[in-house]
Amino acid sequence: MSVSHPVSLAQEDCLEAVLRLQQSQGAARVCDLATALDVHKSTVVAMLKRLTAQGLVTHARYGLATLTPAGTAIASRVGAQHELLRSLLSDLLLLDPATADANACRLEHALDADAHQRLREAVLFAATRPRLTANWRRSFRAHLDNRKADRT
Amino acid sequence: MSVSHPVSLAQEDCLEAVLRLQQSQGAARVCDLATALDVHKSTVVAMLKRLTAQGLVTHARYGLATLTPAGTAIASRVGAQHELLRSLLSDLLLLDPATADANACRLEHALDADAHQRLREAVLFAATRPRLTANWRRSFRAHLDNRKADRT
DNA sequence: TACTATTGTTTTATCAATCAAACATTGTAG
DNA sequence: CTACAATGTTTGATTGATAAAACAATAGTA
Repeated sequence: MSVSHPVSLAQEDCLEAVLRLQQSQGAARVCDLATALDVHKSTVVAMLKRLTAQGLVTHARYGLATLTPAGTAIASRVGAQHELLRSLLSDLLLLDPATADANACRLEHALDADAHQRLREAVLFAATRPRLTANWRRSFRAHLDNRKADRT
Repeated sequence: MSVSHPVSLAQEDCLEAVLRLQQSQGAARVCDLATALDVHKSTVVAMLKRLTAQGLVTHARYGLATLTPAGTAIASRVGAQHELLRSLLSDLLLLDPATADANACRLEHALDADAHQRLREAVLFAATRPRLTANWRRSFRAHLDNRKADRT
């Protein structure tokens, strides 16, 4: 099982999708993964084969895909990064939910451990400073509204 | 020249490197690009061939690589995103310069036009609110120092 | 100018990601 | 239990990114 190859973006997306499906449907089927990832079923099968070889998922022919502990670790980390980035984009940049999520979805693969850790601390800390953050939001929103008004 | 294929991460990195070399050395040579991107020369040649086919660079055999207007547009956008993200990571999350830059380097490929625009507005706006941002920095830094002290 | 070091190119090969189409299996409704 | 629908797999092909090695051109220097 060739210990700890680096995991590609596509692989991270796949692991994350397996995790979400495990949580929502109890298990991850090939065709649901294909839908979630917007790729062909054959692509999913190839992907699962590679992930299985790397010890990140378990997948028997005609069976369901399940994350191993190592796979779960990666999927959880990526998912956590997604959430943190979504918060940042939403609460600080005031992006609408769909845009925040779409961007978080791509950004989530690009943080190293230090940045992840620091981002987590910042988001948690911000939650303990409601005045400061509300102040930012209020004034930044006003600034955006002004800009919009200027352009019209 | 098959109009506007989506540009891959590796391609964006290459365009960015060409731009930097054009600015610093006046021109981009294959071997400098290989060093900058940390890949083999043959990889650079293959890449330049693809970018040339897409109308993003100009590159004649044994010649220098130059960005076309379309290539310059992409390289500039990516570079701008890099800078904005670096600011955010540095000024808001208080990451050290090297870490901020390394992360910006990967994040820079993942923003859409909306997020880019909003990030730019936020960074510019923050510069007009020195009290607010200094306040964040001071209290977040104190928080980080506390955490560190707790762990020792 | 001739030699050598640097630089650039081609060729060959691999690997990951992907699709499409043909095929196999499973599961479900009659 | 049998069809048929849904699901999963295999095979074959393409494309992009990459490296290594052999080779070719350029450039700098003695």
